[in-house]
Amino acid sequence: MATPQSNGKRLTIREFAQALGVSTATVSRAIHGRGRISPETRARILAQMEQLGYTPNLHAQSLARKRSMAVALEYLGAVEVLSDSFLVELARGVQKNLVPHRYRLLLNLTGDLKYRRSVVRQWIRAQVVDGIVVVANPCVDAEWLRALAAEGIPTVWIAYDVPSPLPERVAVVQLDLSPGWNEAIAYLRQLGHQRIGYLGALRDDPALEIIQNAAATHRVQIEPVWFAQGETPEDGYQAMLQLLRTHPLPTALLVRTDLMAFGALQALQQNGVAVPEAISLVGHDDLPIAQWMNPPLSTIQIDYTLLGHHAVELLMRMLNHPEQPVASVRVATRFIARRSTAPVHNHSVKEVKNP
Amino acid sequence: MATPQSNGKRLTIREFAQALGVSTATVSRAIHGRGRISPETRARILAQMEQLGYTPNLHAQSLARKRSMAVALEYLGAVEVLSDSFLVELARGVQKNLVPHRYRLLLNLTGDLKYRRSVVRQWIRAQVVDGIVVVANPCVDAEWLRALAAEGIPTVWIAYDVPSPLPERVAVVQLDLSPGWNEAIAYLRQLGHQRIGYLGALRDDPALEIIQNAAATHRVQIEPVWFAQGETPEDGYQAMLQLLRTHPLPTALLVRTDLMAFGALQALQQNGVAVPEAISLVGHDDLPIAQWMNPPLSTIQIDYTLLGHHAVELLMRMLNHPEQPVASVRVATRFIARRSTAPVHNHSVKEVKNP
DNA sequence: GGTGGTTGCGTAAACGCTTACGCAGCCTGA
DNA sequence: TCAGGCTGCGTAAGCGTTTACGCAACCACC
Repeated sequence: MATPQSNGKRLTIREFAQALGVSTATVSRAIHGRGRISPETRARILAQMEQLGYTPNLHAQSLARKRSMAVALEYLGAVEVLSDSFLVELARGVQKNLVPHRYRLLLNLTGDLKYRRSVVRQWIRAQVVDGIVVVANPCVDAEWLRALAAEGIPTVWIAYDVPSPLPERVAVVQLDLSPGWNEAIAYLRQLGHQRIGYLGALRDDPALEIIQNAAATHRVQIEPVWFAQGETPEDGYQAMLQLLRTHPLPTALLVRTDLMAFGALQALQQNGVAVPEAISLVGHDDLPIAQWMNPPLSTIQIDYTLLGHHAVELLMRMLNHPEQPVASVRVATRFIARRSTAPVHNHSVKEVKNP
Repeated sequence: MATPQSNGKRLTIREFAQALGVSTATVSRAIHGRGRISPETRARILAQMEQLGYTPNLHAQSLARKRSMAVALEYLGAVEVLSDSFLVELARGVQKNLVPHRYRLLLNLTGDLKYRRSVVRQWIRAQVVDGIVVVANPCVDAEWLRALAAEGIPTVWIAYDVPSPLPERVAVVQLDLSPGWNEAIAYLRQLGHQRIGYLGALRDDPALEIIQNAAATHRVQIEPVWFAQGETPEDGYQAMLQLLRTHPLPTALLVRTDLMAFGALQALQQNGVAVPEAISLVGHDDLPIAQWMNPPLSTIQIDYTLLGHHAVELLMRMLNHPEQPVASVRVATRFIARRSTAPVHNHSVKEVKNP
């Protein structure tokens, strides 16, 4: 475990260069492999770096190169929900893809939306980040997104819908919700469901339209359409209780997020409605919790790693080739069948094999 | 929403000073409120900062002041578990308390333990952080902790047990597990439980001894003592299945973490063992998920904010007063009774009021 | 009205790195 | 043999801050 020279002493490039009898420029060239340097010198310097434990000071580097090698992740949701699996999954997806580019991810987990936004803006202005990834909701947060874009920093939105025209220096990774909901409805249709409900959070969420289109394709009715107050399990729980009281139950229910589905599931079970025997349940996001529900939740999966991959690639392109036009890409969702979905009104189901 | 001068143009201190007809030194003094500067000049400069949108470059600041204003959080657990609520809660607790000190938190969510450790070491060596908070397990990770301490950077361990002597420049926030387990056992005892099981993860976890001491005090038997393979819900699920097969059930079970308890709960329910009617369940950590289980899980609460508060205070003291001896503090856990605990063998419980 | 202290501010030297530029020394080809 | 080009490296001027130091201007006091 002991690394050479893991004592607290930090060398500067000058001291290090002097110790090797070369100039600081040569050391710098060796480190970055840029500029004219003989392979032998380079190898020798790299070896001695390891040996003497020299590591360049990142602030000095950033200052000299006018690059921070850091990217911020800005998130529009509430950050207090179940440790916010969605944000964490996404952060993981982005961070993983930043590693090969030697970039760091900055992430603020605390405070309310307003505070977190001010922090990100601070980071931008203090030039502590070179770019930002925003989990955006263009149809809801239009004005904040415009203000952010005005900061003039390379930006990638991870968004459901993409407004046009896009602001300057903004690229979009569009999360395409259609495939997932489509597959889900097709699957339910195949299980014999004719009347499928929807439990949403935001009323102007583009998801509903997508779902209704999919339903039309498969000649299924979306009924009832119902909205919770928010996206937490509590919201899902309360909404489900209400729904149970006021509407005849559909045979299957699409829930906007896994967290809401988690709450909804409990409301159902506490009221003696068996899942999936009496009603099939489908979530969205495929958060880790989905597979741990009882029964494990059929849901719509988001490929967080792919999302992160595209976000990072777009950002890096903007950083390294500012002259090129910004591009946008789409990432499709897909349906994952687990045990919360079953053939309609099949009361004798015991152990459905996981498809 | 539009902030003055939110165009992408960033000023340097020189440009800004020139625009105001003062020197850069004066601007710097105005910003930091240090040194000799007239209140009027200061006010004028601060107002113009707002106006012209000048923000100091953080890298230049760090370089000049030899302070990064950032702290890293290093975590010894697996980071893939249910979005790692524990880590997120803790990070939140630390970050929240860093804000008043104008410090940032750096956090790596990706990669395995070895990779994450190398990243933290990089940060230290590149002087990108001034100090670190390590969620430590001194009795397990002794050698890595020693290696880390050898980096000679102010360090705070958040740990269950505190070895002595401590390495140089290391302070400890000790999470005292006794009060929580003690209260839990007292509570169960009061409900009539005589035989209480334990489901742990690590065998050399100090928790077990603490529990057994508490049990002795309350004249209760800890039996059976059982270990899962790890700390995930899956591990808890599998362990519970095994336990059901091989042992007579205790009337109450203490589970080392909420996540394991989540899995264990499902194993029980799937096998027709009612919680809390047939067996009472107690978790640990009070993660957000605990209150969303069905029934809501009685558990032992950790005050993450307080933990973070002490960690940050200790760190700031080491940073600002290196000459003072490092201190250590203890933070107690406490038991939270929810609905997964009930009087022993009371089969007719319908709706236990939340105490 | 000179002395000594204070106040408010500017000058310039760091901080640790990158990189444009320049200069030897070498190779190549006429 | 020498021009011209290339190679490998050093010199030094930045990057945008902070801060030690110095210097006027002012005050108060004898």
